[in-house]
Amino acid sequence: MGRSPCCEKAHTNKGAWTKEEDQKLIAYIKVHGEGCWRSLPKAAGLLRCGKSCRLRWINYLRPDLKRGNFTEEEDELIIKLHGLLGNKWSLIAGRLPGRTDNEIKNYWNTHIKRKLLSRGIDPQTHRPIAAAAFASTPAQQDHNIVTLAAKSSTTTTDDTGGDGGVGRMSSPDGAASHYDIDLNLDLSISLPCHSPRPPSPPPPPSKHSAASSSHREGVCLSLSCHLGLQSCEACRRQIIPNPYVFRYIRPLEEGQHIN
DNA sequence: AATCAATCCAACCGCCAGGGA
DNA sequence: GTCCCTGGCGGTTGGATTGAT
Repeated sequence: MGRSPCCEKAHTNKGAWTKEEDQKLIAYIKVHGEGCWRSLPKAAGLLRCGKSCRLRWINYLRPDLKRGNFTEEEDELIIKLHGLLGNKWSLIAGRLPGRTDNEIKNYWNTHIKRKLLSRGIDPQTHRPIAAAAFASTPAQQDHNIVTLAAKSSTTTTDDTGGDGGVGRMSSPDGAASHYDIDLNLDLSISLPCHSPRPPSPPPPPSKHSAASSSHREGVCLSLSCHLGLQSCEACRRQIIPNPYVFRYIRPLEEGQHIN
């Protein structure tokens, strides 16, 4: 017995949404809120599958969406978050208010990938491309990355309109990344919001993603925590102070010891 | 002006995880 | 413990738009 389809496809529209459909969806959600997506289309008088409605709402119709181009700060934040999280677009989107995972994913694939490549950085590993080519062991790779990073810091690169080369990835405060060798395991990232955040009302409670809960609570990115192997000190003590800050604890390399 | 190529992005698809029966 | 349903996620597709020739 095969998996039942999410909806009756024979009687649903596909493709681009019309203005009328948008209006129906908006009107329905305004009155009833986001609810059961499966039953929503019928209730709202739409010939769409629930999934399609959900996607349309989340990616396009939601009133809190930010429109327009990504800022340079958002660019850099996405790059850093991707370095930490990989292709976890919903988590990344959770750190960028008003942006959707789909939008970020598209932006990554069309703009940022190219931007990183032009910097000589592998968009998947966030490591200098050359390093991967001539290193054979992880230890060698690390060594080579260090060498490259050191070189780049003394060699001016201006390939992307002056916004930097490999060395740019090292944050000024010495936060750890793949791009520098300091083993500072405490990496905090947040939007460059300069004023102290008001005790702002958290975003409307949406069950839309786990990321939404990270607006309210810090997210521990410790690998062991993530895998459920153990909870890290920060988690145990609940000392993630700023709800808009990630705490990333990089796993130890093989043979590496805590001092 | 016409054609082709490249790029963008909204939407779809399949899979997975969580929760309830 | 198992099955099923639903929501959510990431990858991919294809139509629309823009740029180059």
